Amino acid sequence: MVIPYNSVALKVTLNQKGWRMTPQRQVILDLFCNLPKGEHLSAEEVHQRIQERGDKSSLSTVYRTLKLMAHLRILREMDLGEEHKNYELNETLQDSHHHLVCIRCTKTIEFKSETTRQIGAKLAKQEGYELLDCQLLIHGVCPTCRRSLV
Amino acid sequence: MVIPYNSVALKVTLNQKGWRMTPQRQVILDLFCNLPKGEHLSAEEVHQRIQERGDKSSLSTVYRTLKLMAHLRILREMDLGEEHKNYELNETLQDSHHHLVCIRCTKTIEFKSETTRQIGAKLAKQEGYELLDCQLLIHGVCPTCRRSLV
DNA sequence: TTAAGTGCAAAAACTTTGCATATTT
DNA sequence: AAATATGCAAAGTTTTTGCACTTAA
Repeated sequence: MVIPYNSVALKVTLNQKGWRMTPQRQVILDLFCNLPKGEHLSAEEVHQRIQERGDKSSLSTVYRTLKLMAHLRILREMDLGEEHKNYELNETLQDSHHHLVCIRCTKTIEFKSETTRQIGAKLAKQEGYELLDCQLLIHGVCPTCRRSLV
Repeated sequence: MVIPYNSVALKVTLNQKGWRMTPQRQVILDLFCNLPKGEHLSAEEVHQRIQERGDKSSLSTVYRTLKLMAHLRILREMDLGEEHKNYELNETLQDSHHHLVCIRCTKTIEFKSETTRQIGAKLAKQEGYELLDCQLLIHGVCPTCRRSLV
């Protein structure tokens, strides 16, 4: 398992394009690098956790940083049917995973699928697209919610 | 190709659950039934088109109706990375399609994939989920945008 | 030194809600 | 007649932006 970014790598990436390394950007990267596998955070949650750690960054800066890091492909932006976007550290295409989400309780299961990646790669090639990300999102009703529906 | 709903079927579905058929709901269904394949609309766009047709429905009602019809699985709710949700007529799982989206210009290509559906079905079964929908979302950069990036 | 980043508050975009009125069953 | 739906305006969420101040390179 490769951690794609540390703060040195982030600085290099930023500086190459004329952006600057800041404590806020470093904290946000660090937060995601230490996030348990399977968790993803919204902007609001990132902001909260920064406060909890005793670090500082305004909510505006969090939004700006998440957007920037998603553009740089350091983070992966996802919409799992909640009202806000979620972010997680971007893995390489081969390592990336997909989501099975319960529409009632939003319980989410992650899974990998090499076949899915291949489908994405083939289609992108066929259409002349440069492939960046491939997300399979499955909606269903989880066992618990099925039972409670009678 | 099966059109899953007409206004008679909609009325039956609604009445079964204690909801009522209204002109507004009928108009919205009709709009989606006549939407060219590959198009999906946001709430705002639905509202606009209703005005253009000379029909009437407030934006609130549009939001309420889209939500209801998505719950009833008459419409399919999607997030393609834009700021709002999009809706299209829900197809059966076997007929449903997926999206390849350019992150620069949002140009979207639809495609079918039986293999993807099978992956979804297998995983749902394995986890005890009732399968409702299966969306493969591929992000990339389209040929035109690749060229313009130099 | 100077170009870029931050924080704050204000605004924008999208969506939901309360309530009086209108409509469906 | 009774319960549900609508329209409007007001409020709620999430996200973006303008601007003065601060900081990285």
